[in-house]
Formats: sequence, structure tokens, C-alpha cells
Amino acid sequence: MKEAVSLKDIAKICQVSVSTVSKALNNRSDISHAKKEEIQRVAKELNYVPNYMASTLKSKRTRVIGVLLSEGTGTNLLHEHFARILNSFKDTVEERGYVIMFLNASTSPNRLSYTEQCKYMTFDGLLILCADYQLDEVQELLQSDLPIAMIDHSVPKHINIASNNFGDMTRLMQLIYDRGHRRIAYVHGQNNEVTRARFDAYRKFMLEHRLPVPKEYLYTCPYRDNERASALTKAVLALPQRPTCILYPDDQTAVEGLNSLQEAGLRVPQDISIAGYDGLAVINIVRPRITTIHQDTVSMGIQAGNKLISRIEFPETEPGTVTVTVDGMVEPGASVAMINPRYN
Amino acid sequence: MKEAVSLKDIAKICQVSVSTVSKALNNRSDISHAKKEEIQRVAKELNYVPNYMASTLKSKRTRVIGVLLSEGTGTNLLHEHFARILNSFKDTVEERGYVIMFLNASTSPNRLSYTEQCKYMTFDGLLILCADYQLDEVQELLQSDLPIAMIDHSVPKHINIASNNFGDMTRLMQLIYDRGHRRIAYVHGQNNEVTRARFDAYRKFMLEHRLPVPKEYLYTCPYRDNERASALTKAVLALPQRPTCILYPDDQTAVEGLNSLQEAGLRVPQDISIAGYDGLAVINIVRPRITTIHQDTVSMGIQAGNKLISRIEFPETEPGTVTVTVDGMVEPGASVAMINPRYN
DNA sequence: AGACATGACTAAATCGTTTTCCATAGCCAC
DNA sequence: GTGGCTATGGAAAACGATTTAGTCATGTCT
Repeated sequence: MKEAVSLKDIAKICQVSVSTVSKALNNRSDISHAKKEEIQRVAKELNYVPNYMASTLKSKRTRVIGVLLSEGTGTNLLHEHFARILNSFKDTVEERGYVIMFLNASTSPNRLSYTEQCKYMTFDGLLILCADYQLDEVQELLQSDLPIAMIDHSVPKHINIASNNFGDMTRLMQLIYDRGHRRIAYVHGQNNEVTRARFDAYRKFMLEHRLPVPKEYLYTCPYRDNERASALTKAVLALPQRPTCILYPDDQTAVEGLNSLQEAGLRVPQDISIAGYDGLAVINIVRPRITTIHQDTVSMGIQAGNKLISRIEFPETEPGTVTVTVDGMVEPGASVAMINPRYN
Repeated sequence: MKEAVSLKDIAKICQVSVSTVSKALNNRSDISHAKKEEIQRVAKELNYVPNYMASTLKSKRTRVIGVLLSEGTGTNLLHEHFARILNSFKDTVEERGYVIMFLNASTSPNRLSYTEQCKYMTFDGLLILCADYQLDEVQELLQSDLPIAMIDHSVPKHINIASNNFGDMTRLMQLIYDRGHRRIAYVHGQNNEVTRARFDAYRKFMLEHRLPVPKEYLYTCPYRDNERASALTKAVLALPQRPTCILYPDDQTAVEGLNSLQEAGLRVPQDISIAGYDGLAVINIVRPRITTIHQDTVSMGIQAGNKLISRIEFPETEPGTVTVTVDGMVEPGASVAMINPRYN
């Protein structure tokens, strides 16, 4: 590595002091125009680039935003939903001069705790895409006074980017109901804030429309767990009173359900209907197109980025929770048939 | 933000000098056991965490690896192939105490050039997942003496993690040939090192087996371009002498081809066969399963991480190119039918 | 006893910036 | 001529750690 050019080098060449060079390059006022020009010219000639570590050491502003994407929950960059939000978040903050850095969630023995990592790197802020909120380590992190934005998890005093799970799910139910379905089974995700909101919407909708929800229409399936989705689909098919529509936790499991149904000799949607959730890339590819909720991940990432940066740059404003609700869009797809309720 | 605890604070409490504290915490030898214990105890009590910026300013070792994933080429975190390699790379380097940081490839006007960003952040090394190698900015980057690992692009003096495109493609061709296909069309990707190797393998195979390659069996289609894949599929179908098998640049376009063929009333593989490339998640989902090359992205990420770190930590070794070739695996799938060549 | 090694600790320089405070000169007004 | 002002520039401290070159006892060897 070549020796980097420093302010001192420029100072020597220009025959001025280091502080003068610093001022000239930072466009301060107490420098004559001529000197400023000359110094900037020399700096350019030498390909001078400031040293990030040094400037940040003094100023305390790192312009680095930590990102927590917990491997512990089996979630990583390959989780499309979070990858989309992250991608949009990254673009947003980079546009504003920030940079993201992942928190190390590995299992290596001398790994620092999340809180320690934040201190060590002196992050300006933190995005929690996905984490196991039960962990002490994560709870401790939430206690800190670092500006934090979280996706679909709310904690007083932090920013929450909430997808409108209740409303979105209600609209999905409405579409299914409008197409004549009355016996609707729900293979839902595991217990967390997101799952609860969707489940509440399902239950409320069913209740308000006086539809039965027999116990055997409800199943818990971890998100993106293909094998479990397949097994549960078979369990549903074995029921004496089969539902006309099955809801899945996400698009991936819905497609797996689709495959299981087809293997069992059923046609979708002619014989049975299904719906997913999220609006992942796979729905543009698989036929029939899955009816789903297309989550506005782009907006989620943008909002998270902008709110977080506001909080970083103006800490005095909005000391409490800021919740941004992002609506998804119903993708009508083709996997929910129009049927006549009387025939059921 | 609370005031961070520094060495000075600990020194004051323990009534020793800052240097003594530093040595105690770094487990240096010239410290009495008693003092070392005491200092470490106090540090723990105060939740002391060293300041990254300060320690790195002196040592010049940042343990940060820059990652270039060019948005310019339309490639970002949502590109599954690169996301997989990155994910595996990230795990590998984090395990060894490194951290990744993306180079800013945004269009914001005051963005630094790649080289400047590397200087500014004083990266220890660089991973180029995907970049437009035509750009001056990228060429300049390759001139630097920063340790660099590149995926599927070779430059003397840097590390190249090369997928075995020629060999893999040859084996895919062999499978197709063995199943009786003789008229094989190739919708290939755009011109780059990867495409060329695969294309060379295709041409060589066809030549060696004395198979005809009429011009109208060859098409250029950008990777992952669904619309173009669909249009080209229709073009192939319109040919007077239709091929029995169509190769696509990647799995995504292959699935799009599949859909187009089915819309045209053809069954895959009974009426026509297809094959993709890469082994993306979609092949586990779509039926029939696409015959493809499953690239070992996990291995690519691991090798890239380990080689790059070796180069960083032992710069004296291996000053030249290190090429690591990673073989893919033929996924037989179900989209290439067994046919009798005589009938064609 | 003198020379020398060892152990335990500290002062101070250093990394590359930023920033505060001061110095000097020139100028004007009274 | 003195006080005060502005414009321009520099000296030096600071950020928080690491590291080099010591200091000063104490112990050991010959």
C-alpha cells in the first residue's frame, strides 16, 4: 500500500500550516481566496483523500448505520423480503452519504455483543431488520440511546416501520370472501408481532362474517419452511370437511402447497384455492399466479432510511416512537377461484 | 449518547498510566499479574469497549473488506447468485473477525470514486462481486495495490474465484446429448468472461459431435431479462426446423421460457426440452424441475474470503494471480426429455 | 562490590484530522 | 496616536488508542 497523502504533505508543499490546509479543504471563511485555490489545486494533484478514521475520531460522526439481520433466526441476505427492504434502505442512506455495516451475528467465540459492536464502531444509528427479540443481547441493545429503526416490531422511543398486516390481511380475506369462499383454512406463521396481526385480522373477519373456524383449519408453520408446508397441506386434504381455500404464511410456502396439491391430483384453483403473502419474485414465475399481498418493501426501506437519518441528524425532534405504516397491495393473482357459496 | 469510557477513565480509577491500562487490556507481558487483573476487572465493570477509530488510526489495519456490487449493471442484493456468494463470503470473513462494507455505487453527485472510497475508509481488502469492468473507475481500482478478490473475472496480480464455466457447460451439454438431443439452441447471455466460456464450451461440444449450429439457433439475451427471454422463445418456436432443446442464460430466464412454451401449448419436456444455469431457489419450486448447473456459491464465497484474508495478512506470499476454480454440479432436473435421435 | 539483567511501570510521541484560541498586519475613526 | 476592527494565518490541544524509549527499583552473577 502506497503511503497515503496527508494534510501535512500538502502543508509542506504549499508552505502553510496544517490547519490552513484543513480550513481550505473544508471551505472555511478565514482563508484568502488565492490560498484556498492553490491548496485545493495541490490536493487534487496529489489525489488527496481525507482519512476517515482520523476525521471521525474527532467529530464523533461516523455516518455508518449498523444493520442487524439475525442469523440466529435463520434469516440472512437470502431472505428475499428482508433483502428487498435492505436493498432499498441501502440505496436511500447511501444517497444521503451514509454507509451500512452489518452487525456480526456469527457464532465465533470472541464475538462482541451487539451493544459492544455498536460502541466499538460508534454507529450513528441502527436498523434492525430481523432479530430474536427474546435474546437478552437484543433487549440490551434496545435500552441504548442509539437511534434505532425496526421493521415490524414496535418499542417505545424507537422508530417502527410497520407493514399494515391487519389491514392488508383483511383486504386479502375480503377478496377471498367476495369470490365466494366460506371455508378458509389458515396455515399461519410462528408467533410474533407480524403473525399476530395477520391472525387477528383473519379471526376478526371470520367472526364478523359468522364463518366457522374449526380447530383443524388452523396450523402453525414456520415461515419459509417448505417441508412443513407440504406436510400441513396433506393434513388439510385429509380432513373430512375440506376447506375451499388455504392461506399460507408466505409465497414460498404457498408455492410448496401448490405443488403438494397438484401432486395429490388437485387443480388450483379449479379444485381448491390458495393464497400466499409478501409478493416475492416467485409469484411472477409460477403458474397459476399466486394471489397474495404484495408488500411495499421499497417504501419500507426508504421510510426506514429517511426516518432514521432524521433522528440521527436532529436528535431533539421526535424523542418518542415514530410509527410509519406501509400498506401492501392485494395481488389478485389466479390462485383463488370464483365459486358459488351455495354449492359448499 | 452517553460518554464512552476511555482508557483514561480506567487509568484514573486504577491510579495508573494510560499505557499501563492499554497493556493490561491487550494482555502484554510487562505488567504484574495483580494490576492486570484489577484493570481488567475495572474495565469490565465500566463496560469498556475500545474505540475502533482510534485504534485503527494508529495501526492502519481496519479489518474492513470493501464489497463492490455494481448497481450500474442492474445488479444488487436481489441478484440471487451474487447474494449467495456474498452471504457465504460474509459468514467466512466475520468468523475471522472481519467486517464487510459496501462501496457506494449510487448516482449521488458528490460520491467518491471507488479508489477514493477505498483510501478514505482504508479498506484492508476488496471483493468485486460484479462490476462493469469497462469503466475507467473500475480499471483504476484494479491498478491499486489493495488485495482484491474477484468473482469470475481474472486480472493478473489479483485473486480470481472462477466458476468452471467451460467444464460445467460441457457436462450439461453431455447430459443433453446423452438424452438424445441433436438440435440444441442456445439463448446465451451478453458478452463477458462467463458468457464466453460457456459459449466456447457449447461451440466446441457441437463441433466435436459434428452437430449443426445454424445461426438461428443462437440468440443473445441479457441475464435475467424475462421479457427478452419470452420474446426469443417465441422466435425459436417460429423456426421451420425447431430445436429439440433450448438452453437459457440462467434459471430465471429458463422458467420464463418454460411459461412461454406452455402458453404456446407445448409440454415440457414431452414436446420440447429446456435447460437453465445457476441452480437458483426457483428450481426447487417450479415444476417440472429445470435441468441446470448448480453453482457452488457457498464454496465460492468461502474461498474468496479465505484467499483474500491470506493475501491481506501475508502480503509477501502469492504476489501473482491466485485462481480458484469451483466446479458446479449438474442438476438433472426433469426438463430435458430422453428422446431417440433417429426420430429427429 | 560492581556490572548487568529483569520486572513493572510511565512519559511522550504518534496516527491524521478538526477546532479553538491567538498573532499579526492593515486599516479606519476619533 | 490610540483603540478597535477585520482579514488572514498559525500554534497547539484534542480525539483515543498504541508503542517506543525510557526510569527506577530490585535481584543476580562474577
